[in-house]
Amino acid sequence: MSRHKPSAVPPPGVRERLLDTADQLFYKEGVRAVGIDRVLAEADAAKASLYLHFGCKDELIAAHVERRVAGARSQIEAYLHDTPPGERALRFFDWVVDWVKSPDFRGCPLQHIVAEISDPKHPARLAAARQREWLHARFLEWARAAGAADPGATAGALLVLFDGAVAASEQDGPQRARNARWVAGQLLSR
Amino acid sequence: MSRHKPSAVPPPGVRERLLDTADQLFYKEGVRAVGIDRVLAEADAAKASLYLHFGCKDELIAAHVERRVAGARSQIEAYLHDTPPGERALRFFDWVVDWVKSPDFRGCPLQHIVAEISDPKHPARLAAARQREWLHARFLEWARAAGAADPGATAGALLVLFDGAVAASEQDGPQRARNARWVAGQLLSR
DNA sequence: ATAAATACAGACAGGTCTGTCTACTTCCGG
DNA sequence: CCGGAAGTAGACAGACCTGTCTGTATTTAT
Repeated sequence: MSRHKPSAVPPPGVRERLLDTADQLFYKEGVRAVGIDRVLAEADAAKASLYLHFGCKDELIAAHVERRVAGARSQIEAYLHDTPPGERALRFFDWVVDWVKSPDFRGCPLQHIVAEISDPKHPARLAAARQREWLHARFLEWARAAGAADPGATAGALLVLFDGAVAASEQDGPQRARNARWVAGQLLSR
Repeated sequence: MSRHKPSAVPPPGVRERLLDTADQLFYKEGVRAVGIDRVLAEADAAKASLYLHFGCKDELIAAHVERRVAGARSQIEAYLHDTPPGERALRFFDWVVDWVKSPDFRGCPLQHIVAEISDPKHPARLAAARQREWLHARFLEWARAAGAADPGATAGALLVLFDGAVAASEQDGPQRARNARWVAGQLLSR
């Protein structure tokens, strides 16, 4: 299907195109601020395609969250791949420091979803909750590997620091991620 | 003006009633999820009154944020009134621990506004930014009073911990505020 | 009692939203 | 070539949204 640019690589299917576009717009402006007509116009796709691939807007929103979650997981895993387990907790905050400096950084997609969608049963909220569990499991694993005296409390603290780094960076600027990394370093060197 | 309940205390004026209602609904469900007709119906007020007292919805949203900000400031100030300056930083986190346990707790209104309204020039965003500055000034003052070696870094760290406590409590539950308080304690006892 | 201030009920306009649907087009493989 | 798969353009319905406006009702102060 050659649309506008003839290239050696076939353009993504319409589902991918819709999800890419929605993902970017939703993250940039918010899931409620962006209506489906906007997504359609910018993805250059037809309404029937959207409803064929995603049953409704809420499903598109959930797919956006799943996309963000999968992206973060693979980035984190790649970033820490060569880091010894005992050093991963602190090294994670290097990743955060990098992330908040990226040009399209606008805070935490999970925090945004929780703000915009108050119903905890919404599919996007369920996807967000699953990522919380994943993160908690990672922090617990890393706290143990780092030899923390109380891995449970340390994991909780690391989650708080992560959330705070992201939320505060969104509002005050990227230096807040360095503040968080510093605190994590103090905490983990005890 | 006796509307439905004859009482010794006159009912609030319609402006107050509208703002009370909007404040609660906006915090509970989000500023975009709640339309003005919902506010009107629950406040039992007329549309002309809303537009007389608040020029437009955006002004009502900004008034909601100002209300939340003023409420938080007065609570914090009252809570710390009898606390020696050197102990205020940590005592503040006791306030956070209490707040996240309140029945209507749903996270940080500032974080919600930042998520829902991407335009930094929006009056609600400006109100939120002013509160960030106030908070930073308080933390800096308290870090100095606590004798922190680096009050600037400590103030930044405390802001991160505050944001993290609130965001993580919203998503995981109130134990996260206790995690944050513990970290603040470690940090301030150095 | 009367006038002014305050608030009300609700129609209206125009736009936007989400989702449903039909007829048509394009591409690809047999 | 032909049929099926995938995608398109866009009309439509109904609901909801924000803001404008008019006439009416209620309360308060003189």
